[in-house]
Amino acid sequence: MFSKACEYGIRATLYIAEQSLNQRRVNIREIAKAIDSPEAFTAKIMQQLVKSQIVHSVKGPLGGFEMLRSGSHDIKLYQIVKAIDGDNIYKGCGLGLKECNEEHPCPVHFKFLNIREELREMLETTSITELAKDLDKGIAFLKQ
Amino acid sequence: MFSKACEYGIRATLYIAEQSLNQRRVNIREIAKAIDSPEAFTAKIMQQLVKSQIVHSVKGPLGGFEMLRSGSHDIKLYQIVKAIDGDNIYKGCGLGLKECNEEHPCPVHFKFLNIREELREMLETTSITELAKDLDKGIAFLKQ
DNA sequence: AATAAAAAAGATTTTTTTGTCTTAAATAAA
DNA sequence: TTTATTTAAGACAAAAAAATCTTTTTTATT
Ligand code: FES
Ligand code: FES
Repeated sequence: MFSKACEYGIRATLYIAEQSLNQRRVNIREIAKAIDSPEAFTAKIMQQLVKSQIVHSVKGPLGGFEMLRSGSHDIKLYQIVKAIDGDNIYKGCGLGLKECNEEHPCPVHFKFLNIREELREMLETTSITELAKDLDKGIAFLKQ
Repeated sequence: MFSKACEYGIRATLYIAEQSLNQRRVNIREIAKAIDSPEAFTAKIMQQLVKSQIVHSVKGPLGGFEMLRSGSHDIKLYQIVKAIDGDNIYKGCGLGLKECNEEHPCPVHFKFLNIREELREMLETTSITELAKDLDKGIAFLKQ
């Protein structure tokens, strides 16, 4: 469904969000350990997430990653997926035609419509903070 | 969502199914042209589909691919996806955890549940013949 | 000012996916 | 029986994705 990069990106963001609930800044080593991902690769993905302003980073000793939530500013799952994988999941044709077009539909177009719409809706409405709270409560997990 | 191989596989199968409605056997050159896919790569995918008994092939002059539908035998979208991409889309964890487990859920597990269930349901119930008929009627297309 | 710890940037490697090419096997028709 | 046409099989190549390594930049602490 998502690329490995996107999976790690979501998991990393969720871990940072969870730690930020308690004002904890975390470094890449800790993140990779917490989400069981390759450290250097995860670091690369973090660069994208910082550029996309999904997480905030601080260099130097005591530095690391954090999420500054200024009240209204609430990141949605959608933004991470879009930043890393682009919006092909909702916009692209399920059978790989050059464009998904209502007027020139592929055979599964109308079968996929609902599902893709629900997926988009879910990603657009699910907030990172909401999910991070489940982690904090210990009812959801970021690794096996 | 699906791999390129799977997308080509579905499109190729649908084209064969459409032509089989009129008892036409088609060769790989014609298939690749009809679905706008790389011929040699598509040929490789056809080998998988033949091995999985989704389509039938005949060698030699006048040979090609066809679908023998013996009444009850009705291929579902699901079977093609499973043969090429495996069943990770329904069974695997959306965030890439080693296994998707109700008792040890990732933060998006219950958000994904409905969507994945609907996707599985759709793929399991949608028949190739049904889609091929839309192609035949000219209300669906396999290339731009 | 020197050191150490962290992220950023960029080059490089490995693995997987996508795609091609060549040869072999099957078979219909001349 | 030879030839032509087709799929099958397997080796190979290119591109993309995943992952690593090295160097640079920033910054807190000593
Ligand atoms: S045209 Fe294929 S999903 Fe819309
Ligand atoms: S555990 Fe992640 S989707 Fe079920």
